[in-house]
Amino acid sequence: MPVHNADIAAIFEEIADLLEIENENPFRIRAYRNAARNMLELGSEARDLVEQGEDLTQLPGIGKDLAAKIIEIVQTGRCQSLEKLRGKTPAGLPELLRIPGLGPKRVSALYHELDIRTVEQLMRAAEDHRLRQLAGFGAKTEAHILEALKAHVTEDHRLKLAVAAQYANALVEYLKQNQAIKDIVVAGSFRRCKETVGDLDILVTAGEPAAVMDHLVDYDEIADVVSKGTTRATVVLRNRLQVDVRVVKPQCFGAALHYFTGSRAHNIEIRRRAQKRGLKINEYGVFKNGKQIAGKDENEVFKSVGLPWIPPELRENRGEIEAAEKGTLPKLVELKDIRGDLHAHTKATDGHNTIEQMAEAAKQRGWEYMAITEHSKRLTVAHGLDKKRQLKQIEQISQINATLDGITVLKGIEVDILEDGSLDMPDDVLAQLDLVIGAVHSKFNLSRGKQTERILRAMDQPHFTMLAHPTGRLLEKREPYDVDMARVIHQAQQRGCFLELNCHPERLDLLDTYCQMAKEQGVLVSINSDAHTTADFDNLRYGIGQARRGWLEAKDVLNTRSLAQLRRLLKRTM
DNA sequence: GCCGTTTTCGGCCCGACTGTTTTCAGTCG
Repeated sequence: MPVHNADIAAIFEEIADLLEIENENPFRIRAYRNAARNMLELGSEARDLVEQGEDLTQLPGIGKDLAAKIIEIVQTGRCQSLEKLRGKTPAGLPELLRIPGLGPKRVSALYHELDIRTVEQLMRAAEDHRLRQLAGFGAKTEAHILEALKAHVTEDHRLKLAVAAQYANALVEYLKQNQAIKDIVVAGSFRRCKETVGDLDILVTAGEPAAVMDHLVDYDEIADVVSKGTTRATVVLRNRLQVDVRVVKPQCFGAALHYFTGSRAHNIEIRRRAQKRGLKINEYGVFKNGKQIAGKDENEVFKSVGLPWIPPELRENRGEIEAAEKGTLPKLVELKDIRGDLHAHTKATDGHNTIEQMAEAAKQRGWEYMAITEHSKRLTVAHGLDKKRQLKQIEQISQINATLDGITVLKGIEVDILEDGSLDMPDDVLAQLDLVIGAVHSKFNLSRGKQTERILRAMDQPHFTMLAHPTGRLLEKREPYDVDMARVIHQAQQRGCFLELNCHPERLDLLDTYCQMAKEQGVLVSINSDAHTTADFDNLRYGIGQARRGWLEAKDVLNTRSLAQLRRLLKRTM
């Protein structure tokens, strides 16, 4: 089995967990966690770097020791120091760390004092009231652990960004009713436009913080108040979404906004920078010798450490601080840069509106063009078009275009890529279309080699324009199929094809890291709604968020082009 | 275990809330 970066990251995380339970040096533990994160976010596979004899210590957070461990893992699939640690500490303990309220100290106490090694044993001990006997544990702690255990067994739960947005907006509207509130922003991963969010961080400025806290806990949708102080509260909504609300003074707003937007890795790096300059940054501001010198807005905070403002979507410590330093931050694409949408369905297949209605909705959004791209016949559940129906639709679009003003409907197709890489529509029909989007809708379980070959072969077809939802993942539902995206992106570059960033909230596929890879290779990404109704065009905003997380600028995006430019680019692939 | 414009040793981000303490440890974000 080839070793992937995720495997290496998992090993480093497990080492960190075990060291933590062993009460090891916290900075050593952090080094392992940093390394794990860096492995996940590495553009290329570590095993390739090892094969090419690259110097791994050049990677961020990787020194001599960890470089040796990476090589060992790549070459043997194993890690001796991990195995040694496992010999000392039972395998179930790291899982106990995942339970809210349990950290290394408590897990260690549970193990050493009560010989608890598994979630099941912990559950029994809590039910038998044996936990409260331990020093530092009481009846309340025991009850909290029991409750957390019950939740832990049933699920692990993040919400898709679009779903979280509904709850966030409703809660913000409710909070705003309180007169004490001046500013209110949903920060955290929500503001960074992560595809899923685990909780909501809501930041508020208000004259009377306590009044805001009281108002919050009166919200109808709250199932549980986890904690409530004068400036900070944690509640759980009925849908089990956790919400943290924090109140700060207006002169702290920028510092708090920066702090609560994260990511944690980004914040740590910024604070480290501040420290070097003799400054201290916390959520209340930037301080020099105990005196606040900045913090009213985010600009000030960045300025204090010698940087321009960095857009939230980039704040992952994936090179944005270095880019800011060098003045090479991208000018990220915005919704208003989009000139049209290139992936939409109508009633002819599984959509709900007519061509005319879709065109009208596109025009209302100020677009210059939109493409109708129905499924092909292989996708029977969607009533995909065969040759005859496709030709009829081509004719129909020509007629509609003749009547339209201010918007052009492009003729396209979302054609199935069959198992052998051929397309589910004859070439002579594809030749009459403005664009051909190829999509994998079947045989998700092919081996990496076969799946990759299948897609590369499809991209070789003379009329192929664009690869739809390139990894096929459905958030929280279906893993991406196993495909070598580096080769797919390279092929797109060679063939002059494009990659879709599908904006359906469940897909958001191309992933942000692949957007970055595409950009680096000069492959244009098309930010497409995959609309099945006119309202679906609004999903574009989530795709824009994802594209921004992938460092894309307007020039990196196909559908920021004018119709004339777009037509030229589409022809290039023919 | 990593790292370097206080560089090869001695640092490593920082504060709120809870529970079990009688002054603070543990956890979380």
